[in-house]
Amino acid sequence: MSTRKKLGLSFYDRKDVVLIARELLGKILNTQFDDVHCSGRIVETEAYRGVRDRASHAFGGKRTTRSEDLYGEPGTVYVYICYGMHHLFNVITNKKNIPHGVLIRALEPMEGVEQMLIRTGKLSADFTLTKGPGNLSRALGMSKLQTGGNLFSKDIYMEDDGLRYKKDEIVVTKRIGVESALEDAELPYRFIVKGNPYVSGRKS
DNA sequence: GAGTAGATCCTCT
DNA sequence: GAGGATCTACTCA
Repeated sequence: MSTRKKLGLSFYDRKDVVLIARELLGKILNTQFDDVHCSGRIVETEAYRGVRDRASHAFGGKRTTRSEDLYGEPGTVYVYICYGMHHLFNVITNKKNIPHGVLIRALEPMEGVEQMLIRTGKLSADFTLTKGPGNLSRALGMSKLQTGGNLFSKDIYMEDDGLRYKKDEIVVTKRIGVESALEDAELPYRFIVKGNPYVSGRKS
């Protein structure tokens, strides 16, 4: 096993949210709820570029109860419920009051798979366990309770074990499920690890 | 395999 | 009162 190092404030406290989304590929997301440790390597992300991005909850500087955490300190955890049943997990970047965020869409399970199976009610581990933002959050135990927290706590944190994907191992596409964002739906803000079976939006 | 509808509830208008 | 950064199952072929 190679050395795993927690990502600190300086990783999130940068201006280019698109770059951060790209760099999050290969990082390890850890959660520790109920004394059970779960982790997985991130293989799919999307950048949401704040006030200039129609797909963002903060487009045009809109500030509401729900999106308030988007304006938080870098490293803040933003979880919200979509379609009434899915929790979506985001990481806040850039300075406070600049609502940039990265949606974590898929990861490859590493530790705590047993617990993920219990949480999702699945009988065996397959590629759907952490494929897609809804499934991922359920498997790791993310819920609205986590929103407003940060990635420097013992409950949720990111690690870097030194893995770097090469340029030709990363595919950039437009984002998923944001057709209502008009022209911004075409922006190339989605990053995926080429050929990884946990990446969402493809047949099994 | 591809396409579509239904589930389900919180937030904003 | 409408709609959403989704997922699954079911239909049809």
